[in-house]
Amino acid sequence: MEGSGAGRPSAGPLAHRVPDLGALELLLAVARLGSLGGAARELGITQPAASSRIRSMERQLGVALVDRSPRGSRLTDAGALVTDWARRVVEAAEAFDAGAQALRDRRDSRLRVAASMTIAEYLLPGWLVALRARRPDTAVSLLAGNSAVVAERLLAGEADLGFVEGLSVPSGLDSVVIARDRLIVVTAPGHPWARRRRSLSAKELASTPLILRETGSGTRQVLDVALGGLARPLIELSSTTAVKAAAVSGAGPAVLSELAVGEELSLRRLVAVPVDEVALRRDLRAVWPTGHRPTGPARELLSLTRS
Amino acid sequence: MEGSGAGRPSAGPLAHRVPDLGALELLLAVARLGSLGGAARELGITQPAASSRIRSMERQLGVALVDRSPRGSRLTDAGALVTDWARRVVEAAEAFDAGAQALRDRRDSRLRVAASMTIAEYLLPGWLVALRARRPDTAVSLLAGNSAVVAERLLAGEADLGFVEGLSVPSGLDSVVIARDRLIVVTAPGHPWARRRRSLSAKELASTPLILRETGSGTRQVLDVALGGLARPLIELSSTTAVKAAAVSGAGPAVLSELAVGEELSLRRLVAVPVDEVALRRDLRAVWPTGHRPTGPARELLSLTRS
DNA sequence: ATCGGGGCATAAGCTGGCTTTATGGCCGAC
DNA sequence: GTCGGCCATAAAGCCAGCTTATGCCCCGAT
Repeated sequence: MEGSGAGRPSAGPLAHRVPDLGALELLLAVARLGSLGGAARELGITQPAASSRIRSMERQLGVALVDRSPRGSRLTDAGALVTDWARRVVEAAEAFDAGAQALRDRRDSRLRVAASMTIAEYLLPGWLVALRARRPDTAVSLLAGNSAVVAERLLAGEADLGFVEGLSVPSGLDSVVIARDRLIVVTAPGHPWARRRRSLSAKELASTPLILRETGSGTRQVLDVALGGLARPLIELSSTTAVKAAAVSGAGPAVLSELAVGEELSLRRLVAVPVDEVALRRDLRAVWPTGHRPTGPARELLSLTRS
Repeated sequence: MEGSGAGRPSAGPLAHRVPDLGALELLLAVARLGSLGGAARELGITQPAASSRIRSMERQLGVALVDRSPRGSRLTDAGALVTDWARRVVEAAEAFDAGAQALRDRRDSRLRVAASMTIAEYLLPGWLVALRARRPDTAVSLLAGNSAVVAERLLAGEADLGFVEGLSVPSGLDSVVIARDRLIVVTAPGHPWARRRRSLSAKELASTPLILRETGSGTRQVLDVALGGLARPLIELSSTTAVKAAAVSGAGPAVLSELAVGEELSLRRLVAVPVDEVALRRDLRAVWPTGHRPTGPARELLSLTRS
């Protein structure tokens, strides 16, 4: 898998070639404050520690990142670029942290959220980061499961706000649509369909073996309904990630939520195939027990999600 | 652990609450291979090291991530979710690595790229990751600068392929449009314009003090031309990031590339203000010396960028 | 039944990297 | 000229994570 040939530009685990999160965070602080010492204070370490850490990062990357002067430090041009890239890593780490923190099951949480997988995977961490920015003291707990589980928790009073992606709203719940998701057909760039300009008809789609999620998953459900229960599996896999991987490797066409393939499409690891106006849209909804409109933190979170 | 006060959900540097990149990478390998030992082998560490690392990650997050069995390890439900979030962090780190590696100025690189800031910041790392996947042995070097610098390097034979975002193509260069960028007006959600439904006219825009990049930057140039040289600065800042930060903090309306504010918009830290059909579009172009069509690695990279 | 192999956990010892404390030099402001 | 902010260097301590060395479990093949 990883080139063992001649002038290998990269080798070994990523962690050995990328500064750790602490160093990246420090770099962002330096960029923001214009001083190594200041950044050190903000992160609760000493100035020599910051100095040494930045220096070793520069050694690792082989590029000077900051211009030191007796009056402060400013980023070099390369440093500014690196800092921007670093910011993305740190933002992803923040989303990770927000999600992980919520996963830890804390009974005393002020806001208990139950969400379907797709939403928990792709949208919720971002919302949690935003929520944390506005209400830093709100402890959030997260439970991920299918629509039935979400409904059950809400009705049992064990969750304050839910998010589902099904076609219908479980009974006993009020809801509001917060976004629309579309299922799209994708293939590896080499597949014949990748060059297709004419839309696929529902019939063609139904008669071609596809890489699919297992029966019962939200995604599969929507597709089966749209095609009249006729979707033909080439392989059935139990996670979105596995489906993506199979599609990328060229195993065949796959049907996936557009939320799941943004990156793959923009890097052309996958290509979207145009499809007739089959009803492959589904609503993403926030849900709560009928009558109990969200209040407090739940209302706050809800307001972050109206897209 | 460190919580001292009330229910503060988070405190201290991110790095103390998020597993390091090595651990996340390990988790992805476990997910992919279904075995701790297998993942350990792939990353070049011993099985006990992997075991201990996963275990300490579980302690840190307070969640069981893998189900161990004498026949292998599978992710728990929570583990699958965490793994998906981890994948995003690792992907950002890969982009960082690809960019950083290219920044290191290596004369012997097979592919020397010169790019304008916006492109180098937001698009190039992704392309480099994709390129690395297809041509692992291609060493790439990157120089970031404005259009003039890019042109100069290309014409001097010191770069093989360039990317610029100006309104015009520097003379002596051939080009192809690879994407379109749009400048958009954004404000903090609290600003009166955030609730506006009617488009702003060019005149209104020109008569309102805005948070802007400094005169001479590509972004500012486009805006000045679109408004007839009349843009009125409220503050002038020297980096996109600084402009964003000012806008988020509510200092006023800002004008930025849509590439720069995707995240901020989707999390509602910023709101886009509709604008009349002012010519705020600009082409992003790949450029090369007239007559010298890109070949080899340059051609390969170029083919990744046609969006 | 038994043996071999794959897989995981635990124990003990080592090492390297990051920190801290302690100084010293540089520069501008008062 | 002296004070204060900022950075670098040196020396010493600490901890995380790695490795080596075992042991147990389960399954399938002989």
